[in-house]
Amino acid sequence: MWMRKRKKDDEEEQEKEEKWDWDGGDFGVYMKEKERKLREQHEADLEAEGGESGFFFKGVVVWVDGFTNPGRDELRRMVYKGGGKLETYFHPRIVTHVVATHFPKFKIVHLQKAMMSNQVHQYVVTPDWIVKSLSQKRRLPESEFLVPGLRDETQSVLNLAQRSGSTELSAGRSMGKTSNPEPASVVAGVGTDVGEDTDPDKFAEKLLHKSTRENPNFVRDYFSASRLHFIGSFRARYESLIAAVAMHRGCSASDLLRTKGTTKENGVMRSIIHIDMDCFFVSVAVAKDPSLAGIPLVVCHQHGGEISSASYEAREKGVRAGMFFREAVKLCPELKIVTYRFEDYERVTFQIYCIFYELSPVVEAVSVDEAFLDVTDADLPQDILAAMPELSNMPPAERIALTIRRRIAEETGCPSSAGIGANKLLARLATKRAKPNGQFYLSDEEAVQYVADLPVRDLPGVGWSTGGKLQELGVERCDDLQRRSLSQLQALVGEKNGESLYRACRGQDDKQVQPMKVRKSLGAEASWGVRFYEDEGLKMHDFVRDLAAVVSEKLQEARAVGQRITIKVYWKMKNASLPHKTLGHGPCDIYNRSVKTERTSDAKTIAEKSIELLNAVKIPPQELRGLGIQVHDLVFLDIVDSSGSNIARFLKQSSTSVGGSTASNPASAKIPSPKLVDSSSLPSGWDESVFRSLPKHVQQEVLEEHRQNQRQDQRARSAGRTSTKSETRSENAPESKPQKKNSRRKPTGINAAVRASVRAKGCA
DNA sequence: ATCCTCCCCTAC
DNA sequence: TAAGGTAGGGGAGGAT
Ligand SMILES: Nc1ccn([C@H]2C[C@H](O)[C@@H](COP(=O)(O)OP(=O)(O)OP(=O)(O)O)O2)c(=O)n1
Ligand SMILES: [Mg+2]
Ligand SMILES: [Mg+2]
Repeated sequence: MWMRKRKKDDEEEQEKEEKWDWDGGDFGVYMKEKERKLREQHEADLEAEGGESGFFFKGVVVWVDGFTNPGRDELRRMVYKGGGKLETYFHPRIVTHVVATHFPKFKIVHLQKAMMSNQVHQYVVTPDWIVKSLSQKRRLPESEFLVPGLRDETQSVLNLAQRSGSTELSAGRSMGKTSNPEPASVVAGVGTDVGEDTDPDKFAEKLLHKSTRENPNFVRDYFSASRLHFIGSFRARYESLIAAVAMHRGCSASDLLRTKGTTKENGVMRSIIHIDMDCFFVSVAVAKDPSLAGIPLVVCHQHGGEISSASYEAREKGVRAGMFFREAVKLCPELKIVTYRFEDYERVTFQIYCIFYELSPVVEAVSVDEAFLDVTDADLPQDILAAMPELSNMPPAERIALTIRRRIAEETGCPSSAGIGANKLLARLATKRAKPNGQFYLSDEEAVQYVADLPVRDLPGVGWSTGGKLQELGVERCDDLQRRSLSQLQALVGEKNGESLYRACRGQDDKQVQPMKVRKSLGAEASWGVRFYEDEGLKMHDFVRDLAAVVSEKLQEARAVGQRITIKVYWKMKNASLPHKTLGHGPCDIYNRSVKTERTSDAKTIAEKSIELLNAVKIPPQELRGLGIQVHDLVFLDIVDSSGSNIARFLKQSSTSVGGSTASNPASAKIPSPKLVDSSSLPSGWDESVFRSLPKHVQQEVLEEHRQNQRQDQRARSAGRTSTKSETRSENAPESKPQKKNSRRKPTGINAAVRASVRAKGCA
């Protein structure tokens, strides 16, 4: 059976549900608490270091943005040595120096502006400033270490700031860019010899230099050109984005995350806005080159391939994201292509989030072009209202949405749409109706009837598979769904999903708008361009090492270590037909293998474990079509004592003491949770509620550690789980079945024409 | 019952 | 620049 993960249906708004809650703790408080603990810890560390080697960093407070080399921990040590400090979260009144190696261009341009108008008071330097200063034991001039983009443009900005009040930026240059259309990156829609059943491997040959077979820098090159990597990494970048927004607004990162969304409880009607950019990637291109406006246009790679985003003119012809260009051009012969501009998308994302945070007290990031805002208790500020008398008769949520959309259009040149409703579901459904370039309020009274008329596939969470199952039951629209009993739905899709469906088709949803979530896992994978020869086992291992290095960087950036490593192996199926996509993975069996490890974020360790797992799969190199490495059971290091995180020690002291925080145990959150372990079985002196709030695997670990400590009853040992032996089933099981992707039979009878049809949308 | 592990599904 | 990533919710089914 052909393996496809992408569906051709029109793309839907997503709904990300947050099950997990800390019972009252909010992220803002969490961050504040972490900051406080960190400061205490720094002081302790400083003492422990036994004397610094100077005071040349006196008054210096560093914040590290993203991944750096040397790493954050190393930089922290160095800064301490010089008598300075390092903060974990950006705060404009505390931080004096931002340290970064990769600083996106948009931030640089933005910073220049902000610095000139005296709004930013931080130096933005490379790690070298710290390294070299320390080695010379004196504070070297920052101006020589400004991050590359700033170096040329605004030398020693901070010194200039006084005389520059309103000085225009040096003529043209980077700023001029925004007004100049780019040199045509547009390609005529006449793909070379598309449409023919050309042997994909003919093309593949030409492309081999980009594959693992011939490109030693494959992993990085691939990721930097992959749109799915770009949108998939959004969450990982979000903390850094928040810091940039905070810098822009002159507040701290935790200020932005402090307020949690309202709940349904008090009976007050909630007001939720869902806002999403119209054909985001396309719009960014059109904003840059207005001559592209109004034509059928898609974003994808130069030679076709998969479409990332389609203009609304293209959609009228049935063109959709996820289609191959060669299919799309059959529907729309005059279709034009623009190529990717990831830096620009990143800049626009930054701009729209600045606006969200300015006009809404609660923001939940959904993606690179989309967010939920809880504006139940909000309205526009007086000055805006005064300047816009035409808004005075509009309900607050609607005028907030309108103002945000206008601001987005002004500042980015891109259209957006917004939906407003009493819950996230209705807001999201309203957005769909509002597009393009409109907004729509879906009132509670209309909600049930409105939802009843929708195809079930429009409900967030109902995708290709669930939609097919429902159709087999004869369920097409939500009113069909409304007639099914709860238990019937649960029998079909399971208990929780059944209940969600049952409620969703009635327009009900009580999930909160959540400012921030704690990551539970992280990883990297590539399943394109993976090709090795039979005798290239060693090269294959290099590939694993490259992926492991990426994963390691992500761990460091997240300030976490992991305790479980999982690999995912794409193994070309026997007699697999050629991949549909050039150099794609084609039909594959997928094998997952995982091991527990000591806590680690180290690239070598991750590579070694992954290679062991891969070897256990015994795949001939020439049949490998993709590989992923994931890390689970994360422990966050923010608050861990630097010696190496002994959680038992943390538990032993009161709840205010030091410990690691894990995904389900934000440090210092005290969570009464259902009894898991009889308190009498806990070692005396342990804080029971803290213990219970730990995830299972940490509880186990802690108990194990305690037992060992008792046995040897000697000094504390380095933490980490000890030999609980090869725990994974997959390791023990001689043969575990490969996962078959989409082994489910494709739902029959879905009418392609229906799927492709575009519903006419009204705009507000 | 509840937990644990390995998937499947979904969204962007 | 032909680049099918990333992460979470949660179900199935065996272990405890
Ligand atoms: N299959 C997909 C879906 C999305 N994207 C990228 C390109 C989109 O521009 C961006 C945002 O996704 P949306 O679902 O919001 O789609 P658009 O913004 O393009 O269109 P719409 O107006 O429907 O929101 O993510 C992608 O690369 N591939
Ligand atoms: Mg969009
Ligand atoms: Mg979107």
